[in-house]
Amino acid sequence: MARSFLSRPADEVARALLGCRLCRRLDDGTVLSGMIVETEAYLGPEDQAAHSFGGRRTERTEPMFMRPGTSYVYFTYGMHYCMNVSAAAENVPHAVLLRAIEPLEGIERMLEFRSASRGKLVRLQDLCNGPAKLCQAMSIDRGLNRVDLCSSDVLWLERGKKVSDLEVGQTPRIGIANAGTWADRPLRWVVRESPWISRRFRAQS
DNA sequence: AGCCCGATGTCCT
DNA sequence: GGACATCGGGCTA
Repeated sequence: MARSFLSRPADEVARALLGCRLCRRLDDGTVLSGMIVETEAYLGPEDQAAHSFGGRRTERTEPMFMRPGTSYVYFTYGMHYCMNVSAAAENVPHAVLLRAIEPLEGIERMLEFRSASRGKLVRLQDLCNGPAKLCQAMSIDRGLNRVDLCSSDVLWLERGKKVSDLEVGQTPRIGIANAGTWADRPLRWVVRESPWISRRFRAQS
């Protein structure tokens, strides 16, 4: 994916990434991939829900300040990873959280990664329908933080199929109740009818 | 379908 | 010391 595609505000990039593919090459050469069907935009310094709110710049948040297309993988709740794509411009800490993908290639391996911890087969529907689930399925952890997704052959993005506005739904973001007025902003994008998103889309009243 | 809760490490006050 | 961009299991309906 060209860096120019990601060199836009995170809300534009979040919408544009629907239909694109997230790809991963394992050490043994196996390729895993999935189509992005759910994203959230985090709009940098002004966004109370963003790790970079107020321009907070630390070791952890640094990837969001790096050039567009840099991966930001963070560890949360003591056991999970979540993956973002930095957007906008260098030194402008926007990011797009990848919340769900439709598994395409390497599904057997994804099932192994997801099932390994519990010794119980994970349902296909539950393979990648959440930000930490897709990281576990794709074997994405802190070792893949700060990767340049525009040039890496280990983790990268590809332009995929066009998703029309009619197929797209927007809702508030998940799990950020403590973000003041920003909690209500519709900064989550989903492919409405996709069975692969983390929670069923419901039109807002 | 919901609600509750425990697991568990890291970041920031 | 509290919060956390989560998940899965267990419960009540």
